[in-house]
Amino acid sequence: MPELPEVETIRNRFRRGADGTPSLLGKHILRAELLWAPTLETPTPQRFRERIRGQRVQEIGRRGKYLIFHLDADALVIHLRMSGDLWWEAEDAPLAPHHRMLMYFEDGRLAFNDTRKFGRIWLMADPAPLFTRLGPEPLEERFTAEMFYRRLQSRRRQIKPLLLDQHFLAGVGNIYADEALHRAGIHPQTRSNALTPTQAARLLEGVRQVLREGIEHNGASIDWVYRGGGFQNSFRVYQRAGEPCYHCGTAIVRLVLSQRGTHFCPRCQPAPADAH
DNA sequence: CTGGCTCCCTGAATGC
DNA sequence: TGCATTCAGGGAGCCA
Repeated sequence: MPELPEVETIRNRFRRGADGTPSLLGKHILRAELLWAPTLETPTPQRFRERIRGQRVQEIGRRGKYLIFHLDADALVIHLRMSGDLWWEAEDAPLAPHHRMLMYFEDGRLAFNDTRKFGRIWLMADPAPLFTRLGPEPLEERFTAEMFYRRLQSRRRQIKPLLLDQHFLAGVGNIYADEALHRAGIHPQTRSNALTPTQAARLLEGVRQVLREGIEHNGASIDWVYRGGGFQNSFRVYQRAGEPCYHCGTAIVRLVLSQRGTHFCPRCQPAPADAH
C-alpha cells in the first residue's frame, strides 16, 4: 500500500536512478499510451497524448502520497492508491498484466502498473488545485509539535482515523499510522483533543520516526504487492494480531476503525476512559 | 463536525 | 478438487 515512504522511494528511484533504472531527469517523452482509460482523470486521452508528447522531465517531486513529474509545460501527477507502481522496462518488452499507461523515452519505457485500478493520473499546467486541501507534510521541520498540538485540539475525532485523513496530515496511511501510535504509546481511539502537548510531541516524533525508517528501508512490501522494500520486517504491530508486543509481551489486538484494520498493544497503548 | 457505510477493484484466503 | 464467498485498503461521496 503505497504511503509516503513508498512514494518517496519511487520518486528517488526515478530522480537519481537506481540499479537497472536510469534517472528520468532531462529525458524527453516520445509518446504516451493509455491502456485503461479511467486511470486518467484529466484531460481526455486524446489531449493527454497530444500534450505530453515531446515534453521533458525537469524534476520529480512529491506532495503527500502524490508523485509529481514536472514537465516543460505541464505537471504529470500520479496517485498510486492501493496497488499502483511504476516500472522501468525495455520499450519492446511484452506487456505485463495490469499495465494502465505507458510513457516511451529514448532508451526505454515507464509503465504505470496497477492491479486494482484505483490509481489515478492527472496532466495539468498547474496542479496546485489538487493539493490545496491537503494537510501539512509531517517530515517538514517547519511543521512543529506546537502546530500539531493545536491542530489536534481543533478536532475531536479518534486519533487513528484522523491520522489517515489526508486533509489533516498528508502522507500517512494505515500501516504507518498504527506503527506511529504504538511508538508514541497512544491508543488509536483516543480523542484528538484529549491529547496533551507532550503526547502530541511524542506522536509527531513517532510519525516522523516510522516515515524516516520506512524511507531508509525503501518502503514496505505487503502481501503480493511487491516493491522491493524491507520495512515490513520492522513492523511492531501491523498485521501482528495475537502476537506478543516486543516491548511488554502482551498480545497485539486488532479492531476495525473507519473500515480500516487497526493494530495496537492494549498495555503500551492504554485505552482512554471513553473508548469502548 | 463526526462517524458509519458504500463504492471502486482484484487476488488471496477461507469455507463447504 | 473446485466453486463461491469474504476480505483488504485509499479516498470520495452519501447519509444520519
